[in-house]
Amino acid sequence: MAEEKEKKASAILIDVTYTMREGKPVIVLLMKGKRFFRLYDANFEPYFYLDAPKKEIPKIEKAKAPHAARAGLIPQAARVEEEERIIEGKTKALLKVFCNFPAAVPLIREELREFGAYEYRIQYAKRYMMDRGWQFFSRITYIRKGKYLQKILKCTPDVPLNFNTLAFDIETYNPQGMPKPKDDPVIMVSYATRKEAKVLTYKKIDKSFVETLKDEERMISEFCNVLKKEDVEFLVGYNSSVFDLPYLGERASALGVRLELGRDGSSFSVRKFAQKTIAKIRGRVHVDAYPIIRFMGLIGSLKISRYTLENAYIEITGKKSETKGKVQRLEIHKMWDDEKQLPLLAEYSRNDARETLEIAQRVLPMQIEMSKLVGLSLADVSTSTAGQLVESLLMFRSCRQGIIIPNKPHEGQVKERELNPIQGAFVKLPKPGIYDNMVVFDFRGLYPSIICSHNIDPYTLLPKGAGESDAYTSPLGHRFAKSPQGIIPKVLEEVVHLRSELKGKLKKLEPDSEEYSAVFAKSQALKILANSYYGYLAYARSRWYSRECAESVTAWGRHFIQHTISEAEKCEFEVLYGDTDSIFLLLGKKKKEDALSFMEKINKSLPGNMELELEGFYPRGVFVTKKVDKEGKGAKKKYALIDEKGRIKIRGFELVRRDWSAIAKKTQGDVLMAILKEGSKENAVKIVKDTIERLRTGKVPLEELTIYTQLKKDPSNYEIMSPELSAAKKAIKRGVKLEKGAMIGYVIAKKGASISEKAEIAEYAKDYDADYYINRQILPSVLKILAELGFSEDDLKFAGSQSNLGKYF
DNA sequence: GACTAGCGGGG
DNA sequence: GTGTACGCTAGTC
Repeated sequence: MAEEKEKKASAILIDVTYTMREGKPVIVLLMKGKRFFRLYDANFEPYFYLDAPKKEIPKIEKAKAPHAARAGLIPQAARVEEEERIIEGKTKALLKVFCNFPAAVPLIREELREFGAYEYRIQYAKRYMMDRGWQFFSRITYIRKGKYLQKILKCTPDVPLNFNTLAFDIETYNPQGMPKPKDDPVIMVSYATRKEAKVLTYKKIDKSFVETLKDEERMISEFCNVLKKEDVEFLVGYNSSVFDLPYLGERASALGVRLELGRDGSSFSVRKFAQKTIAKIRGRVHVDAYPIIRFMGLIGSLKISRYTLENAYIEITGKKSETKGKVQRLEIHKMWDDEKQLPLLAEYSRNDARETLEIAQRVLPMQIEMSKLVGLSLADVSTSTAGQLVESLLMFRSCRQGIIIPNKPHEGQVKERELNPIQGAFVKLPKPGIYDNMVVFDFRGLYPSIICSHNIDPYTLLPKGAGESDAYTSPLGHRFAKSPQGIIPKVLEEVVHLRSELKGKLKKLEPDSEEYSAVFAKSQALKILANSYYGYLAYARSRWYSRECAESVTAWGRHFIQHTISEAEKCEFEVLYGDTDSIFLLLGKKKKEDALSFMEKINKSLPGNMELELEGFYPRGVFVTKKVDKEGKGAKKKYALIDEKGRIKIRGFELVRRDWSAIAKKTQGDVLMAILKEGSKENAVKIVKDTIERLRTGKVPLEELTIYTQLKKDPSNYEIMSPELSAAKKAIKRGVKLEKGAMIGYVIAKKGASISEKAEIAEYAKDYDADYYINRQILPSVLKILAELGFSEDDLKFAGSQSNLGKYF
């Protein structure tokens, strides 16, 4: 082969992975030029740091290497260099041990256990990014030889880019509730881009946006063609990592058709962990919008009451969903079988793809800014927790400053940390009850300010009994050296500073301009980061975990929130509830403007970047406290609010799960609504009593009593009997086929001793156990709300004892 | 009280 | 993949 010439080039960096070629690791860079392409870098060696004198490094003859052995690789420490790094504030000479492939690093480290070791559990691609000092979505200028990177010239931040984005959604034939890919076909694949939104299917439907293929196989293949033809860069779905892609994958293999989603004709890969599933497609960026929305909802960046596609769309965009209420999910298979309903089903499908695209367009700018800031790829950012974002940023900065990255804790340490939770946040418990007209303020810049202004960092923390020195002493007595500045306050200060600069910039920009959106997205990302530092210090798996730091933060925090509460009281607001970083004030006779001017007044008096922010106005709310221990310490937050748009915000009530019967969910919802919309306890109680009466007299249909639970394992593999397992086993005896993954819809019937014994698959159940539904479904769900509003179980249960209730009304 | 198991989203 | 990550609740043993 002729020697390739060196050429100068530049492109945008999108993602980094690695592959093995001839026993050596090669970094694979996903780049965007005119199109996406791959660029390879063979000039990067895996390594870790060893705290050992140079001469004593033993020669590694062989290391246990189960994975590597399969590939015929022998882990080797290729060479060793001496390098100075900063550990706990002091410069130290360490050995940099280079290994022949990435997976060899932890293996070789294991062989050298007698020495201290660092940075031996850092993903190779991340190591690469850190050492290069690159950012994603930046322009890399380089010299290449063929597809190989020869020399790096520079990395410069790039202007915003438009990516070829396609959102997709599938519909499946679902005669038994959740479809089973083994039996139930995909009936439609819809997609939406900036230009068009289409539905692929294999039945004739008289709609211009429908393309009818010959069969399911060809429909799936056509979808792959569309990705190729459209040169899709970002492929977006909603819960697509868990549902759509795996489903398409299983159908494709059942049908014997190739699912060529990747740019190289490959399919996709899924990695599953505890609660996280990530699907990757080679040569494109697959983004599942669901975890993003969930994340933003949980941290309060978005106000979302339920995370269904339709609900998320409505609440994020403020628009109506075009097909809302027109299609019942359980009826989809019937619509497919009914010619007259096919057009509506196609519209529904197209609409789902459109809504997914719109949601993505709203949240991706922030995700991209986050990716640039913390050094994780877009796909990684979209599935990360707040702690992982902060950790990634700290790792990059630590590396850049020559500071050793602290090791991840061992499982034992994690357990110990979890058993010993951080205490100290201030909670002013509300008097349980129903309240009108509240204003809620969040105090979220509080903790970042505290961390920065007291130099709180695991490595500025002075040991107990250390001599006199210039230090900040927390209310708990922990002392933090005033200098040098710790890496955590240093990086956090940069984040906070940059954000306040951007906020200034935003004020001067046109709110509808493209620049405004870009700056806003970045400012949003910075805000999330700043607010995540405290949680990161207190997070058991954190590399920078410090109990002393975390509890010092909360201790100082109490001071400021208590100050704010007393100021509010001075201004004659009644402070209903305060927890950690938020306060709930009753407006009473005061106006909204009074609340806002109170906020401004407080903000003027706060040091640094501390800021009280308006979370919202709420016409009504219900508060319940559930004491966790005798002293009322650790009382759980339980409240429900209704905002001015009629949206409900619930904390701690857990309404919407399929493992509660419909009647329990409905009754709890009705009770909450009676309280929030009408402010009426009487109606709430009446709803409960009526429901109990209906249950007692056997008037409730079994559909409302069915509880759905999935069997995550094969029925024979369980250690413990549960109602769903017992119901499933009885059905299996009758010849029903139920295996791993089956959704069990069961009813608690009369016959049997334990709950499990009473459980019957809904279609075989002849009666129901009213006591179970009253005592284990209705009462617990509504008592969560009504118990501390002055009602006891008996008040709700005994319809005949009305006289007892007189005292409450 | 310790332990097991499932929820979320998707149809 | 330089692995094994949530936070909570109900029911069983």
